[in-house]
Amino acid sequence: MTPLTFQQNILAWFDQYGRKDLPWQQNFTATKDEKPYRVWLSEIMLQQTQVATATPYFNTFIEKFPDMTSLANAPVDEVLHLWSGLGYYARARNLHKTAQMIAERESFPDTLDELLELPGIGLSTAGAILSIAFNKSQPILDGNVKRVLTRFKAIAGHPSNSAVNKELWALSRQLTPIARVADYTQAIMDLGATLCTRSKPACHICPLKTACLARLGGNVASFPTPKSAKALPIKQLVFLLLTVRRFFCLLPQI
DNA sequence: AAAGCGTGGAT
DNA sequence: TATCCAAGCTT
Repeated sequence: MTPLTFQQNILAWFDQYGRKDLPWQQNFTATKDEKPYRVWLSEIMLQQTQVATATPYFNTFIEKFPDMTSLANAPVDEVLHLWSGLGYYARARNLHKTAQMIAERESFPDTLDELLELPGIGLSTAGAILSIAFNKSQPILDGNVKRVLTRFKAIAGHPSNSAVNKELWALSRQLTPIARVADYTQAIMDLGATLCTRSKPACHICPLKTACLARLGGNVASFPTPKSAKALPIKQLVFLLLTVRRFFCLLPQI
């Protein structure tokens, strides 16, 4: 299956079944930088966090801080308070710091280098912002994409392994289209979140089923390769064995 | 390179 | 109940 076919299959599936009504995908006007603001805010909240968990927090933040300026001008304590319960609190501090940095600018940064300088934005989040908010062709590699790609190409080894990670990035880059990249990025995440799930994936209705190597090999459940059980630390102990010799029994009784 | 960071959901 | 893991980034 060529990259083009891969993209066409995923996009056709997205048009019919993709998620288009998530809170950060709607209810905003075309006001300048309102879209990247929402995409950025949602992407930060969604790091290692499920959609259902992040959603109420996103709605609260949008209500309290409808734009970058209001977030930048808020006391960091208020941001932290509204973040409480979401976890990974460094994200909230970085969010606030980044808001202040971007508020100083003319517009929301739209290049990879600029985005990577901002605290809390790594390669994948930068790719998500560029593709979803600006429709610029840039790959992502989040948990969903890792799951889809390790299965599609039957890539063994835990994704945290640097060689595996590098291979996955190369593959993601190779498969990311030039056109309709915003839809594509959302599509491959939707695929991973709704069909190509960790357990009980719905392979029978997957748009990639005819070429998915894991499925063709009947191996879907073994991808991504589970993290090998951490070797238990080996402790060496010296035992002092005390034995009661018969000889003690011969001592005079007191 | 590997570990730390938070909480809630799924098995 | 215990374990693994989730729209990762930072040090």
